[in-house]
Amino acid sequence: MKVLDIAETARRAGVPASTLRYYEEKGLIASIGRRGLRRVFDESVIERLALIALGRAAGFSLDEIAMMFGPDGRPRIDRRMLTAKADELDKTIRRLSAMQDGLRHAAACRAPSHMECPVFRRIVRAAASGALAARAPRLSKGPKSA
Amino acid sequence: MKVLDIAETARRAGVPASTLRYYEEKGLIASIGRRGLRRVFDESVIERLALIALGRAAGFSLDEIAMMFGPDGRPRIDRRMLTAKADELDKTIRRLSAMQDGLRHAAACRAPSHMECPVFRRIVRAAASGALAARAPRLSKGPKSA
DNA sequence: CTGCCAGTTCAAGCCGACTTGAGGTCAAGC
DNA sequence: GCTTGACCTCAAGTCGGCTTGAACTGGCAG
Repeated sequence: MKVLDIAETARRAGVPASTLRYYEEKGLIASIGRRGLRRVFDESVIERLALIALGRAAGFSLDEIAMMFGPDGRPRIDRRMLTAKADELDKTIRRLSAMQDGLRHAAACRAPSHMECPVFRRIVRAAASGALAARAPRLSKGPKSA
Repeated sequence: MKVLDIAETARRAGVPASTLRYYEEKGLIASIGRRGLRRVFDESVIERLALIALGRAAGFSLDEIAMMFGPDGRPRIDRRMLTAKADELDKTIRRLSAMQDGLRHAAACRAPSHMECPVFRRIVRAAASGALAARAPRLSKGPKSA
């Protein structure tokens, strides 16, 4: 049951210390105490942070992730929730695939201007109708691996 | 060359009038004049708004979209830009697909707790390593079709 | 002529996930 | 004992894409 200071925790989890303080404030993680002013974390916080990272990658908000831990602190992950998120991802993937096809066609298309390309015009119409509007992944900036 | 007031434009484009003012302020669209205080748009703004919606759906920022229109006002879409965005989408799709597989497995897994499931533990580790961290689609809320 | 109300401007607010900065504390090394 | 600097708190800022609210204008119906 090794204990970690915030710097070590940050290093091992690959997130800035400021993020750890923020997560603690939000109730996503907890320190096991203080040494003077300084937070002391149990090593198990690393796994917890990994779970949080996974949740984020799957597109869950921090609030949603917070609800996935029981008051006891152990993960209490609803399988239906996972399925629901998988279904949501499926929709997003289809949408992005459609966009991707459209973009590739437009990039390869020989029409003198894009608006003269029937395929391009078709996807423009689809976008205008809202069919391509997104709902999904508000994912963060980039790799945070230390 | 029909002219439209802002309400009609908003209705036909499926966006709120406030968005049209915002887009105008950003230089994404232009009104052809005023009738009193009131903006008057040319009908062609509808197609332009459709292009903007497409760009948004593809994951371009408003600033990026703005650069796709020449000073003359006609779309000047770089094919390499489209390809680049398609490649980016491809990466996102792969990432989301991996997540989706992981979620479905975790949902179906028979292990008593998720952390005892090898597959789940594997994707947790992947998330912790940053391998699943996103960079891509900060897309908006939902269908805006009027 | 007058009142209505859609339209206008400008500044400020919102959302989520953090980051940043100023100013304060305290454990450890010399 | 004193300095150092990692850590602390709390408030405010950031980013993008809009929305909202208050205060105002002016074309048109009656």
